[in-house]
Amino acid sequence: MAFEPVTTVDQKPAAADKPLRADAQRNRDRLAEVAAAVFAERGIDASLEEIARRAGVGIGTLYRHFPTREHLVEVVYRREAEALCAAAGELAAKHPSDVALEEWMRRFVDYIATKRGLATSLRILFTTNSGLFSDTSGRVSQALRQLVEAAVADGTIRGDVDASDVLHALGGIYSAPDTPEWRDRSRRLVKLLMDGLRFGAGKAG
Amino acid sequence: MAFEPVTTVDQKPAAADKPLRADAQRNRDRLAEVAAAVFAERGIDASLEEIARRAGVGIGTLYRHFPTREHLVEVVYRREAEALCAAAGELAAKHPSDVALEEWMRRFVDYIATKRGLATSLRILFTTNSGLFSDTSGRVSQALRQLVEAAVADGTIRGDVDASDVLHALGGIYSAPDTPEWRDRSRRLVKLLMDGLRFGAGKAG
DNA sequence: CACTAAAACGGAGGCGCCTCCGTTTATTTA
DNA sequence: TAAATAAACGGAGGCGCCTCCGTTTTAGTG
Repeated sequence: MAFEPVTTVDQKPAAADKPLRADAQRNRDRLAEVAAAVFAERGIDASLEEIARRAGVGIGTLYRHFPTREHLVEVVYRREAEALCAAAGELAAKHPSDVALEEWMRRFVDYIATKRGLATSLRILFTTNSGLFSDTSGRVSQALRQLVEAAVADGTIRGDVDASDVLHALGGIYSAPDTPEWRDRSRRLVKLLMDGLRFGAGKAG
Repeated sequence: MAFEPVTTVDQKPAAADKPLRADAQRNRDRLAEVAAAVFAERGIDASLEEIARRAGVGIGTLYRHFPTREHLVEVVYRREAEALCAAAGELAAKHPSDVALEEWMRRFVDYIATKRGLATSLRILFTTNSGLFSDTSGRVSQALRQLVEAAVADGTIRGDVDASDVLHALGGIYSAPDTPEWRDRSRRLVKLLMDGLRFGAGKAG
């Protein structure tokens, strides 16, 4: 009984994605950007034809770049996660480190909110493409770690906590049931958490 | 801060489903039956309009009975599970108990095969409607238990095993990867298992 | 039966999905 | 810069989804 190679899912065939032609790259970026806006506005079932229309390209172009709705959702989600991670560095440069942390957590709430909107599609994507989840959640918690450590280091938040503690506290935001009050409740949680973190700042390191 | 009752999913509102009108019941049954055939033949994305057409009803009728594709999938799946459970009793009446068990396991393989076809939809249904999974898997293993116990009792299979052992052995069928050879492999597993069960039958009870 | 209200039917119509292929554009070559 | 060609564009067209509402059927009632 011979073992034939079971047809495997063709994960990016390592063939380094050759650079797109200039116009193609432009359209691709624009589509992802518009898709994020339209999904946020109309929900995950938004018309793909509307997205193409608003991006100023033909429907054929959308489908060439994103063969299925899920491809598009994945790209939107990845961009969202990257933007959140990138924001950590920018906020740290522009604000006192405790303020940077607070603002970042506020954005984290918004990020989770969009994720909820995409819930069903993401669930499918996560079981299909398990790298997606571990990639992004790893990078997001890395961004948080950076902010927490900076704030602890310069004494704007107390020194007896670490990033894992904060992540743990944010877990409630992630897993809370999806009620209408969810977003406000989450924002209050962030404020509470920050008050707790600032209390006794500058004591032990 | 008052706790308002969070809007809950309206699981069958206990309002005992009043009996349908005769024509409605007929159409509903026919639709479920045809849907099972069409899903098996064309896959989970089969056209609902084709199902209505083949059932000899209008598309509106299909949608009145099954407002979404998932409703239809759920009903098909439940019927399949019920048929499998019902078969246990019939086979037991018609065949020696070891043969009944063997034939039932063969049908179990077929049942799992259709489940695989419906995989994505079922995954969504299972996370949405968690009762569905526990209901059916409980009843299916109950049916198996009945067959195994009968066969042990009259000595056509060995007495030092119980239904849980057999269920455990069948677990491989359930969780094996979905290769082209899956079905044949599963059938061989059933035969092997039966050989093992028959070996030394009638010794200890 | 004849009549009626409630229930169910069914398909037209509007919209979105997705493919296919003729047209346009960016890039390379001479 | 002009010609050649590979790449990308875009929208028409065919099909499926789903709602809406006029028509038909059933199950009571006198």
